[in-house]
Amino acid sequence: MGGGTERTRDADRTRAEILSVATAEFADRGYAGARINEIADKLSTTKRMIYYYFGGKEQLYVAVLEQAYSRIRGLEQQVDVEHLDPVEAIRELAGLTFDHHEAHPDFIRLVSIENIHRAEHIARSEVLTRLANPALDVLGRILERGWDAGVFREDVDALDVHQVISAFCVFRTANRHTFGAIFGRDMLDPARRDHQRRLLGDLVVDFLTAH
Amino acid sequence: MGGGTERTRDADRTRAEILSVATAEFADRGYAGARINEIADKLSTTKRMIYYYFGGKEQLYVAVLEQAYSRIRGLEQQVDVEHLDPVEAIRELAGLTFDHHEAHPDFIRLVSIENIHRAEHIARSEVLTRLANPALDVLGRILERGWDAGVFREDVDALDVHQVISAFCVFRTANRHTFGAIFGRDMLDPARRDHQRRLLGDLVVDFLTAH
DNA sequence: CGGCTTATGTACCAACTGGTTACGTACCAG
DNA sequence: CTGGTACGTAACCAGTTGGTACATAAGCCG
Repeated sequence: MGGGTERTRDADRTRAEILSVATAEFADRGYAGARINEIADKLSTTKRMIYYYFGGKEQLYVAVLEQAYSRIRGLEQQVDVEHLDPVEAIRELAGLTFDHHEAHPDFIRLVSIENIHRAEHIARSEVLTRLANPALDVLGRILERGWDAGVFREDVDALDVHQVISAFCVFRTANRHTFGAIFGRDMLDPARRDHQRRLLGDLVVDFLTAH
Repeated sequence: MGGGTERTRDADRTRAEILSVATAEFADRGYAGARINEIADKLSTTKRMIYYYFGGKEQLYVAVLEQAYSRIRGLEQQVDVEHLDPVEAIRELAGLTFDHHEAHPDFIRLVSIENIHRAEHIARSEVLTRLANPALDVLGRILERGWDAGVFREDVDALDVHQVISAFCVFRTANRHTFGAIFGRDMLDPARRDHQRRLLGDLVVDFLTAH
């Protein structure tokens, strides 16, 4: 804590600050590698508050995951593609998914980290195990429209397509460093962004419209 | 270490055992979460040998990565698709890549873990920074044959295609747990394997053959 | 104003961590 | 036989770890 002796009480602000610093630290170092003392050193309050508000390291981590997932879900809820024909709608949805993933590398890393831990922390969260999936709902409706119009293949479901889109978007961030080290190409290079975004759109559209 | 008092000297065997146990432990717990004492407890030799052969935790981890990558590269070298026409060859390559990834979950996890650490350990390895990429060479030749035959799109290169295939194959294992927890579907469910493998083949072929 | 609840600060704790040292045994090739 | 090396046991180390005990004080409200 900074040198001043002033102490102003604001529970919401303190709680939010802890969550924000912890999000960055867990995303950077992983759950096992992040250190409570280091998170505390970056706060304008003391380590004691971490235990006061969250109870312990694991509970803090779960709260970080809950907040990260809720934010991404909020973004997904703002997707507006209902007015487009199915082919353009799926291309637009893929593009927006691409944008959201690229804009939130911390979220991607947190998801990777939680997979290393086999999603056992997610399993402890009521919030996370009940999370709605707006993107999947939107995708399902697009597929139905495409099926009704006879333009989309019918041997895959919404979750298959979601998997394809997510795989591409997640991989760019989650595997960025090893891919770059081994192949000498940065998948997140801004100069390649448009090409990658178009590639994803074509990939999904060409796949879905093939019969 | 087991109760027996017999002691047979075999440096290669001891070294290999340490590597094997460490691979499992690092893949399971991550670099930061794995514990030298716990690795040692699982050996038929002593913690002292870890330092004797590898020098320290980080060097052990790098050796694990080197071995894991070398094994996968060995498999990739055995791919035989030159006799197939370009479309069938790319489909076959995608399928074999799918198989290799599925058969080596520890490798996938280790790559995810190393990405959390931003590939900084890979950067310290001469072996890994010089690793040949047989799968990429094979893929490049298939693409050239497809371009010569006028059947493949020309706005993507071998690394783009490799990215698409890897993204799908890696995602199944790397994100298995969160995907399963959130969507209730196990991407590695044996009952879905054929469907997923066919999906990948179609995805890549439909994309490459679209003009 | 003061009691009370709650937010906050400081110092301390037992256990753990990767690593080292001391001392020794014993295998095995030449 | 001998020296070098592989190996074992046990103890030790300084620093770190997540967490706790105790104290202080902000600020609301009667």
